[in-house]
Amino acid sequence: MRQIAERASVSIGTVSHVVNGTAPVRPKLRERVLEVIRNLGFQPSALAQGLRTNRTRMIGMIIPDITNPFFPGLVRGAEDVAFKHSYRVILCNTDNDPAKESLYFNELRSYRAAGLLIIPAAGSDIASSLKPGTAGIPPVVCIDRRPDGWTGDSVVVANELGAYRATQHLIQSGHRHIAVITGPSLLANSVERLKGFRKALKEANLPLPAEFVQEAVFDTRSGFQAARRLLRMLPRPTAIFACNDLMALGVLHAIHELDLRCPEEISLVGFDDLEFCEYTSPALTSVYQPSYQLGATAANLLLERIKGRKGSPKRLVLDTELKLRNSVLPLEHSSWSVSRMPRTARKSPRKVAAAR
Amino acid sequence: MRQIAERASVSIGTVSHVVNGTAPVRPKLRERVLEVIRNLGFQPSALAQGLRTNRTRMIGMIIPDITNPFFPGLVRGAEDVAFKHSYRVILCNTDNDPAKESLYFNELRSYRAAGLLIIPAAGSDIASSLKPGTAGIPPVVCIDRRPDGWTGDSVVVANELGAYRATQHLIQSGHRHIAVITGPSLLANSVERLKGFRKALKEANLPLPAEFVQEAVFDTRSGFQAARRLLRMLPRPTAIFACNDLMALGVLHAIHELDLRCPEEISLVGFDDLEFCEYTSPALTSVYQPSYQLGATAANLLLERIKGRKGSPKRLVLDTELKLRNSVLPLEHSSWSVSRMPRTARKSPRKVAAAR
DNA sequence: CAACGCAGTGCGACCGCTTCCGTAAAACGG
DNA sequence: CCGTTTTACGGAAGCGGTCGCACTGCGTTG
Repeated sequence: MRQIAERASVSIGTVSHVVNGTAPVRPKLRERVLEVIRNLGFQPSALAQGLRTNRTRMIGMIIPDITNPFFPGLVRGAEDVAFKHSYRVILCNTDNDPAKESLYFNELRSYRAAGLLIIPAAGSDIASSLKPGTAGIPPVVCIDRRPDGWTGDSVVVANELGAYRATQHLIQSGHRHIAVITGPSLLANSVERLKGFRKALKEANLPLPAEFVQEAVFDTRSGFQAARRLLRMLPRPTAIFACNDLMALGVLHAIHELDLRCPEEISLVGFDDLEFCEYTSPALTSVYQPSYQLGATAANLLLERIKGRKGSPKRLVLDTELKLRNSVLPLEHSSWSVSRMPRTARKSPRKVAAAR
Repeated sequence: MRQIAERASVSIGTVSHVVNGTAPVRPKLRERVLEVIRNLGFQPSALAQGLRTNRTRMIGMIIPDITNPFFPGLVRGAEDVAFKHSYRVILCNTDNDPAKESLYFNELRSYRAAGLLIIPAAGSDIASSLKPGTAGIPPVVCIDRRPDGWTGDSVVVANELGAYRATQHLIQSGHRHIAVITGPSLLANSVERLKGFRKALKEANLPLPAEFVQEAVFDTRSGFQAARRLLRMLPRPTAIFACNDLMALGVLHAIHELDLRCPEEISLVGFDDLEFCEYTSPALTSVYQPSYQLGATAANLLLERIKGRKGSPKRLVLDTELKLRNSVLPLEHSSWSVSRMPRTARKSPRKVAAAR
């Protein structure tokens, strides 16, 4: 910058003003400075700017694992919004490890990130990190999961309602022996989905044997194992609700392995509505989560805070939507014929999927 | 920092020394300083450090789109390696837009990123940005695609060989009418795959009608459309090689839509071996790319450069592997019986998949 | 015993930029 | 034409660290 100032025979401050337009500069001078800048390929140091102004245009985003197909869309939503406001996103994977999470948290603090977007790890303790009103903590908004004791902004999904409706669909299709594969019990959204599942069963006066509730860890492998346990039970459940699609994939795998047929012998509904749901065999009925919106709204919320909004925290809840495909079989002895899907609809189910 | 120095009655420089261990400090003093730091929750400003030392621990990563399932694994590989060396990754999506790419490039330069990991956009011009030996350009390594005129470090995949082997597999299965759906023709890896495909056909003296080469843009939708065109031709190809799995998914969709059967009426092989390949119907035969390794080795290469390795650029090429599943049908009239898959193998194809 | 070396510490310049303040020149009003 | 306001610019003080250098004791050495 000094170099530029010298070559253009102006002061260093003036250069700053022409770059940022923070003060009027005579056109002639301005042009001279601009010319020199073009020649030298000057790129202002965001570090120095950040240091001086004590604010940066970086947003830290802490997520469990970008490799889990649920997250990329969410990240993208956040990044797109951030980008539009010329903020940049720095991405951190915690592997659901609270230690790694708080490490990243401090790291981002040291970069003086303008704000933080966090999908808390299972058993996260970031709520406590924020507690003592420590100075110099940037605004934070939690996404998808709300850790214990978190009182700040958050945007989540109506997990309980989504699971409730999914289970209801199973019941309305005539199923009476319905099992569930849940996620880790420390994860709020996992707990909520189970709650919704239980609620639907209870309302329909259906029993839920303890062994029909299998806990897994939200990945394909553990879903596969849980399904194996379930499918060997007698009586076997006629339907399974998997609390996310990755586990549902594992269930599908287990069904094939045991030479069962889906949906003829066992119905299945997942949660997340990942893209591959349309292409599995059979196409997977699943609860759609607006993951892109989740990220985008969270980013918007954060930007508001960054720009100085005070006031009580917002707790946004986004709605889900059950996407009907081919993995649920309406049972003939159903007493719910009213709400049963007509047979013709099952014959060209692609249209349902395509309508998404 | 000044605050700490005061409370511990030492100089500001000494605080720096105990934090970084850059000079011996008497245990008693050190402990006193550490105590104060713990109380105040001090977090050194990475900005100030970066400014003073002129180096940061950030690595910029520029990719087309995290939403494309090929990339998360790659990003993860890079991030894991970076993390181990206490570098952090800033993620940027270009949407294959060269303008956005160079915008991000400059942005990252202004953050004084220690190095850059770039998956060039189609038609990328970053090679030219690096040309004039402009000062203050951090080390860069290109991943997955090598833009025109790029002479720096890079790590890519043996696209041509992978496509060649995939096509060979189709030919050995008895197919004579094989079509291909390629990616954008400006993308190096897309071109290479087509080249491998052509090579295999030529070696087997098989004709390739011009209309059997359909260009799409590496996503499901365009793959679907290309497949539709292909499947309506007469004579219809008996096999399709899709240059990536997303497009293969589109092909599967088109096959179902036209009430054809895969693999009985039309065989299919993809490229990438994304995770969903095992779960589509039928399970998709695909060319595995070591995406995690791609990211990890690129990060290692970059770190070497950051740590000062001089010398000529490395051009690493990682190998692919054809994963056999159920989307390819051996034709009975095959004259390649030697290399044909035995029927029994087709009956329990899950084992092939499981062996992955 | 004087000279010397070295571990331990304080001091202050500086990294590149923003921004406040002061001032000279220009514009303005009477 | 002169005083006053406005405008455009230069000067310089930091932002929060790092690091070279100077200084101070104290143990070693000739």
